[in-house]
Amino acid sequence: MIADTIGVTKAALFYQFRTKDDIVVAAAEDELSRLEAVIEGAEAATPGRQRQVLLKGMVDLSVDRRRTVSVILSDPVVLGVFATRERYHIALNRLTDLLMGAEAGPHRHLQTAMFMAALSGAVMHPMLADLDDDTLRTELLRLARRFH
Amino acid sequence: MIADTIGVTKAALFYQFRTKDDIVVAAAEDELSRLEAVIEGAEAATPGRQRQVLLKGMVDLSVDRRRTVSVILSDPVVLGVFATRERYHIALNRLTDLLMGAEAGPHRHLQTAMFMAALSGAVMHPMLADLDDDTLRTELLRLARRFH
Amino acid sequence: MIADTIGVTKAALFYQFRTKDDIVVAAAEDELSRLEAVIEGAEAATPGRQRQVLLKGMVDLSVDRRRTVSVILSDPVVLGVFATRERYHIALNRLTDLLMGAEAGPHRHLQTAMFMAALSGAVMHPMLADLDDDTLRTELLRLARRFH
Amino acid sequence: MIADTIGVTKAALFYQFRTKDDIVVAAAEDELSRLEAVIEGAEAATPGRQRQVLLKGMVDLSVDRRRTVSVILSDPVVLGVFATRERYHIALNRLTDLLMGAEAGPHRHLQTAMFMAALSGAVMHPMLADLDDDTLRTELLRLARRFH
DNA sequence: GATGAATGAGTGTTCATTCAT
DNA sequence: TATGAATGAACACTCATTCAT
Repeated sequence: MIADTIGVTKAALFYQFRTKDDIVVAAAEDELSRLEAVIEGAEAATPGRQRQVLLKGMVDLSVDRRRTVSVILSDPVVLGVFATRERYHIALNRLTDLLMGAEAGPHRHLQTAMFMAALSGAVMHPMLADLDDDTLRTELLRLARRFH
Repeated sequence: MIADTIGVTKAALFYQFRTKDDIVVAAAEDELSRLEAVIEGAEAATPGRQRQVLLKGMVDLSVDRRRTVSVILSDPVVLGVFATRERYHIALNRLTDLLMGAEAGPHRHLQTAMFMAALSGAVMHPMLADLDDDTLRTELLRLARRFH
Repeated sequence: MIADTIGVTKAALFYQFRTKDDIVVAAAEDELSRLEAVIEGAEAATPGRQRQVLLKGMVDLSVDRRRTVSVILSDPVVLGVFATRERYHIALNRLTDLLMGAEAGPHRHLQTAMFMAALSGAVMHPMLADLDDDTLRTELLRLARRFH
Repeated sequence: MIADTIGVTKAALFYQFRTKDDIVVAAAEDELSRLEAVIEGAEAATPGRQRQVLLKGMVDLSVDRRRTVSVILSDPVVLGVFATRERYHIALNRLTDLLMGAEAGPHRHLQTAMFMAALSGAVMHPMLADLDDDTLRTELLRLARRFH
């Protein structure tokens, strides 16, 4: 499917990637880069606006990359691979710092994990599939503000 | 895989279930019943305590049935099947009533969907896999209270 | 399929028939009885009309029982079973006598076999599937007269 | 069964053929080519000899390819597939032209269908299975001449 | 760097048959 | 006489992977 879609042979993919999981991880890392860009943007803002910028950036990202994000974030392979990669941990830490600030408790990642799960869960929910992008954006933002 | 795991032949499964989707749906409906029991319990409480009882019940359910719930709620087939079943819609409505009350806006299900996604996302997150059940319960409850 | 169609359980069929082939053979023998009735009718006619009566009877039978006959006559199991049954040989002999008369050569059954194959082949041919019964009857009769 | 018989893996077959029907059709088309060769040979003959050449060619083909032909011509899948292919219709038309000439009536294909059914029915008949090829050839030719 | 061919191990499903009740 | 449950063996088909060229 993947090979056909991008118009190369299966064997060519295996020459470049060794394993199918490698392909999936590469795709996931591509999305991770987008997330890192959002984080960077938020960190660059004035302290008072950082959280706001982050939330808006993540909501936009979730909606824009709807299909991809929800697939990746619900794929046990991806999640498992990420759990062992430093790059992901660093991003998660920066994310938590921006979201919760210094006062974050002992299980600070729990809240970040829930936030991301809530975002991806909302955009992939079948009952919400017919919602137009703008409404989704507004509603998500409204809810996102509850996380802190 | 399923047949081997529970130690029967493939053919025996197909005698009992006609289709693989039927098996998945049966498992999912079993969990749905548990959820309905939680909802019932909450509805039976005094108006002032309903929300509290519901949240505690759902957090407990999510943690107790961790593995199953996260699989079911992240499986596109299950989600798709449920999207067309009345029983699921009814449960979702009762859930939303309890969670948001009468004042829920036009996209009332969005918030319920996000809540459930957040719950299941948290319990299935690999970085939270080593958290003990009690801590998970407390933290989830703390966060769940933010949804309204 | 068979059990469902006639509204009994599979196990009930196997109590009555020991084997699936037995069911098929029973169905085939039912059609054989119809053929024997046609043969009897022809034998009862005056010598001059016997052939004519037989041809008409067989054409009618082939068209009336279109679906069944073509299935049976193209099923290797049925054909194989019949090849070893006396009842079938007797019917075939009477058929050949009526069709070819005494002058039939050493391979007298060849012509009968071809005749029956021609009949069933015509009614089961997909390109002839939309032909109305009456036209089929007339055309078949016209051609059947060539066999002698 | 097919894969085992020709000594390759099932997967290898599916690499080459996409679908089982494709395999069957390929085999059938191989036989169709043989038939087209016979038709060509007949069309190349002098007008007076065309019919004769065709009959002899078809009888020889039926006897030589006995097993294959009878399987193909009695398989509903093959027949159904052929009914929708132009190549088959063209062959059938040329065949009818040669067999019946210009005077063929409105249901010209009926006679061709019967002719082919008679041929294949005769060679696949179990009671004729022990007939030696030469006798079969002679007898078939004698009978084939009746079709016109 | 890429490809055609192949493969082992699966998947979902059907089918003829058996057997305890 | 009938049934519910089960089963071995097959079937059509997919998928991740390998390998010689």
